[in-house]
Amino acid sequence: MLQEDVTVAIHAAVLEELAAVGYGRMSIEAVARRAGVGKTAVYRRWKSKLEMTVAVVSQAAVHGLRPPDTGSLRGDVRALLGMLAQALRHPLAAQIIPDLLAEAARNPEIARTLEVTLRAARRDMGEVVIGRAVARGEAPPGVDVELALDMIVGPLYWRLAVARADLPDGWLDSLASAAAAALSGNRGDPA
Amino acid sequence: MLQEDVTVAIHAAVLEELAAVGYGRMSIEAVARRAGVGKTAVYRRWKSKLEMTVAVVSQAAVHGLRPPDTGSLRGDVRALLGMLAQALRHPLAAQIIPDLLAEAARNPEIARTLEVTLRAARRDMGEVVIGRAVARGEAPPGVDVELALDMIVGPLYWRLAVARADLPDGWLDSLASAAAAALSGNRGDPA
DNA sequence: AGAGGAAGAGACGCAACCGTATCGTCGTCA
DNA sequence: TGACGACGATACGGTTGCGTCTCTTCCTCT
Repeated sequence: MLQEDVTVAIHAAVLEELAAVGYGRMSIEAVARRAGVGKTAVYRRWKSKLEMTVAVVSQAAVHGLRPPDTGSLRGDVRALLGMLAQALRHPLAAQIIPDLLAEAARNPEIARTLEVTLRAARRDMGEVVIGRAVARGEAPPGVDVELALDMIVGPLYWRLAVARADLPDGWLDSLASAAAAALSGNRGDPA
Repeated sequence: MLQEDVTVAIHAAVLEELAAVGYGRMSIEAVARRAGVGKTAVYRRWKSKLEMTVAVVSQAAVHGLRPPDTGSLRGDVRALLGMLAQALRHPLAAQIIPDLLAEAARNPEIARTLEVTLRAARRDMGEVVIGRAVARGEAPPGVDVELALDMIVGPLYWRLAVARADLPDGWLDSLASAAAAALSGNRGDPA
């Protein structure tokens, strides 16, 4: 019978607090204060800060993104980058994701949650896109999907979330072209 | 007249504590405890946790790495990746760097420190390497240095520090080849 | 109308940490 | 040998958060 609006307020407060002070410093009292609810309401829903965080983040991350299908490898990669860039530009996400990733290094529960909600979804998407490229003959059958994804996602994450630099005009296009080119076979000798 | 060995002990303790609990949760008391010194010794040196952290991290990061010069773009990129990979594999660094990067998003002082100690050094290195490649004729004169660095550093950081996956045999070689190839001109149309 | 349950508020004792102050100890230098 | 200064230890009052608890209010069912 927990009141929905209270739950919603707490969810929002958790994300805001997470962005403001980070997981390490976030306190349940502060969350309750920010949500305008009593501590009771929080403890009635979750047993601990960890459980609360995992639940809230899991729910917030369920986006249901769908793999793009533009008909070409480069187009798909470009669309994928666009989707990721948009997600990473959300101010809350930009603040929260690096924080949780850092925390995941010492907290298996958080690591597992992120693995499920973030990485798995993205990896599936990547496999679909690259699988189609192989079927189209745009990439060799033995192409390294892992490496390909690293080359697509890595630079974008680096620039937006780590370096916190903006994306100059054409940056996404250039990255898409470079990644698609690298995938298409000009991979040099692997030794 | 501050005793050198006490300072050294505190420095080590800060890095260990930073890795163990993160900046947000790190307390000066815990640092002193871990270093086996009194709180007095810490406060005698720095005024605050922030100042202490900035000082310790700055000093620890002064590595004096030198840009590789192997004679070829691909070789230089490969060497650069090797150096970065080695640095990111230090357990303490792997734990501390993502944490500080996340913290930097809300703390200008830390952001500035990281900018100086990490990014600037790396960017200079990148410019030297790519400048030489251009001089050698391996890359077009108008090549986008920023994008190039994003493509080299991004995937590696992503894989080691974010995804926390190991590097399969040949991964660095493949990445170096792909990045060098992308730099050499197969960049597709930028629109 | 009456019962049940979730709500906000906040007090409780406990623990950690803050930054400061005050000890007595010890090594160094003149 | 005596002054100096950094040292570890520890106590201080104050703040914050923990997780539990009680209390009253209020909404919703039946």
